[in-house]
Amino acid sequence: MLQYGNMKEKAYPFDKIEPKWRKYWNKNKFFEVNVKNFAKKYYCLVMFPYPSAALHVGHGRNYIIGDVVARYKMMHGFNVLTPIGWDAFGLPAENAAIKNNIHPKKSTLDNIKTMKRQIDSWGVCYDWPREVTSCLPDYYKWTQWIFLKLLEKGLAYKKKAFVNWCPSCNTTLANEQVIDGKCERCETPVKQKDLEQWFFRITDYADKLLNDMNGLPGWPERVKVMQKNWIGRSTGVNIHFPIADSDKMLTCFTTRVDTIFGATYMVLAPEHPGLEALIKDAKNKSEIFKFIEEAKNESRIKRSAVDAEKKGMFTGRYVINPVNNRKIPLWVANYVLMEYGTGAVMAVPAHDQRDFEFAGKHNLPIEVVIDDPKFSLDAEIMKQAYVKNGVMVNSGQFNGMPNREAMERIAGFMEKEKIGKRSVHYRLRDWLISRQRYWGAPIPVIYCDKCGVVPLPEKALPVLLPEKVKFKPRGESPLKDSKEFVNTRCPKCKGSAHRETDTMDTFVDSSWYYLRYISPKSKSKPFDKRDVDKWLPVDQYIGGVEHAILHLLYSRFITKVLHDSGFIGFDEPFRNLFTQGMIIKNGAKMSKSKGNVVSPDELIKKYGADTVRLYTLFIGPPEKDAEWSDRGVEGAYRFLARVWRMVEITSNSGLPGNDGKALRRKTHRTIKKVTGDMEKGFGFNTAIASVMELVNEIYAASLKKETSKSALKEAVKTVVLLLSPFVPHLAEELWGKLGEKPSILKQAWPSYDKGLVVEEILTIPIQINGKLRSKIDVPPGISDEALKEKVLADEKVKKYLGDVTLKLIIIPNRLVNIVIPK
RNA sequence: GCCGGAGUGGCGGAAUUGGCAGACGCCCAAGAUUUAAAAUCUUGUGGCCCGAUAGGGCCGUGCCGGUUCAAAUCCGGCCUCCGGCACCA
Repeated sequence: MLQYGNMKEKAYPFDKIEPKWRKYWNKNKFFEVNVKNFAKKYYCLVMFPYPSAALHVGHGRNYIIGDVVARYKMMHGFNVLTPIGWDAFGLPAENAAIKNNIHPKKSTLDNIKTMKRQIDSWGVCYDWPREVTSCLPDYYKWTQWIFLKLLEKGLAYKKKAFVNWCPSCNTTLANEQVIDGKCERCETPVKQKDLEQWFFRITDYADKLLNDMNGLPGWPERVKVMQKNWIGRSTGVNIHFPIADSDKMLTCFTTRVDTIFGATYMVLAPEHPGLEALIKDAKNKSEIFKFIEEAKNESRIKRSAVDAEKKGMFTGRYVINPVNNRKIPLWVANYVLMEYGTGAVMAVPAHDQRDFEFAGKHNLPIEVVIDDPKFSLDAEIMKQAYVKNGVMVNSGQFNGMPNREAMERIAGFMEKEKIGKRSVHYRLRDWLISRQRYWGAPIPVIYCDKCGVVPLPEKALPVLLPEKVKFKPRGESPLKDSKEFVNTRCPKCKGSAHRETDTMDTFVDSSWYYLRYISPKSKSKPFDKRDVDKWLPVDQYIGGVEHAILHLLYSRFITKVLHDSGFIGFDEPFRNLFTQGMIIKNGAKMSKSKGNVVSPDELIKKYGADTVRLYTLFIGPPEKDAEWSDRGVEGAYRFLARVWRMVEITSNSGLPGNDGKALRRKTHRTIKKVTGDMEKGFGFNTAIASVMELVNEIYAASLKKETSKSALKEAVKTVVLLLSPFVPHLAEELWGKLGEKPSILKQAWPSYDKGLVVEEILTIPIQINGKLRSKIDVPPGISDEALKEKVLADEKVKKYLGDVTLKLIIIPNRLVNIVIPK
């Protein structure tokens, strides 16, 4: 076993050098940027943390990656903006505060202190004077301002609706915060509650949010796909069905208008608003009502489960299929959702599996209208719906057409005859932003008996969150208790009024913070348009994939709204996005409850920050999840100690007679490899591996004295420069030891000599029938003829070659394959 | 069910316009050093087999097939795992 931890002496004095350099960077303000200087700007942003508890090494991955990118860009002469802040409002902080009986403001600010210390101890540097804290009035004033801007635009509205309610958190939730029918925070099954709530009209931007992803090549495919799924665009036709014995219509949405001739019944959602009037004269009215009430009261998870029982009932009414005037029965069923489409569905049992099952159970007719080109379908003996493409049958004038073509024709026909209209529907719902909780930004409107809902004027902002409140949640906003807060005057008529007591979803706070960093101190506006337009979009955004939908979709939405209102000149906030993988311990995500949290504090004490950084970067491709290994950390430490000793070992090595070319080649190839890995993006693990190779070579050359002094010096300096974004403290210290002036941050990234990266002698593998049989050394650029001669003269090759005609495949500078015909 | 990603030694992982599979690190073993150990330095390290050694052979990138002089990589058909969506009409 390795005994580093018990040693009296450290393998290298990281405990001395690390605090020294952190102080130095801080004092010299290397990470503080002047936003007016945007000539060669680079905005490097990490998702701002939630100050709920101490950080673990998994969190560190995010900050370390960001720090490496910032330092690397700085060495390329970029003016790098790398800010940080705190997503400080919200449930976890509040819940912890309740549990420990401490005011959330205090616990949040305490947590921030701890996290600041930890971030600093990693050697991760930020532009600290730009720090923002979303729970402080100078920030949330502008969150409230954004709400007012949306309200002005008609993009914030209040409506009574069935909303997601978490009985444990005692608040409503946005659709995006409900995962498998459960609260994303506490996993309590979510209930439906009929409440009047504030929404943001994100659905107005559904198309833009979807289409504009085409302009984001710097985003990971998986994130774009997730957003695409979430938005859930489907195109089809809204078809109007006249109701029999009535002058009214029912409209349904379908994506399969080609199956319209096979519609043999129609089904309404239990919540359908027209339902009550339709059944008021039914004989079994009370029975139908009972069914509807039961269906409505079914829990959402139960009702939306794929294998849930499909229950339905005939309403006694009929509708007319507008393409063939056939009278078809109207049903109500639990599987039709009011939230999607029109809440009415045309049922085509022959070509929809769900309808097929329902028709079978309730004895409804099945009519084939798309035939299988391979063998004719027969409704009598079908075992399942035919959902593939085929040829139109029983469909009047459209018979004989391929169904895909008929789809377009029928849609056109319906629009001409005014019986239907092409239509687009989305899965995306409007964003519910009201929360019945204490720890959030108050919604800046008041209710006046005379004037109704009145938005507060900008000069009345911020609406301060009162501090002396019993903040324990109980189903209504705790702010209702504060008479001082609630009772106010109407800004319009000056009459008595009361304030909105709900607070905003935390995701509103985090949907615009990247703009505030540009003008964090501005008292007169949320941000300076000129500066923001220079610095955004963010050049590189880095964060966890868990925000693929929530935060990233909301931020894009808010950016688009601000753009359309003329407040900013760009409509996508993040040009490049990198989502790092999770760090796993013992096969599971690190969490307090599982007891597998690896704290950076002890590790940094034992091995130093540079070791923790290096291991975090070397653990694997940063976009993938990775298992934390204590052995791996020791390996990283051993390597850094080896680099430390390298400077001593090489200082008096090298032979005057040696030209050092071999080492110089390796040095320059390493510069090329590391630069390539960094430029292609986030290839830290392979970049570090290639520096390790160079270090191994330096040791070998130095110990055998098979190189020159100058080549060694160049190699050693290169190692220090290439490692400096990864292990900045060690790099600064060694840079000084090599007789150079600090800071290494001000050094240019090394460039390589093209002449030195090409090989002097190439080792060419020789295959015979695709199997490796020999290798020969040749000069690069050797002619095919000369190469062939050399290959055929090779002893090993000769063994395999009989007296046969053969063919040589020559891939210049790479490989030779000899083909012997069988 | 639909969509996206992945599957390579004992382990983390390298290698992609098809061209030496296993870089680098971990683990493990041996040697040097040491009174001894740790640390350090050096060497070895995919599996099976032939060989005293030098050396050589066969197999091998989830599975089955195909294309090709040549496949981890391309094509067809599967399997497994991870993630997203899903009674969405």
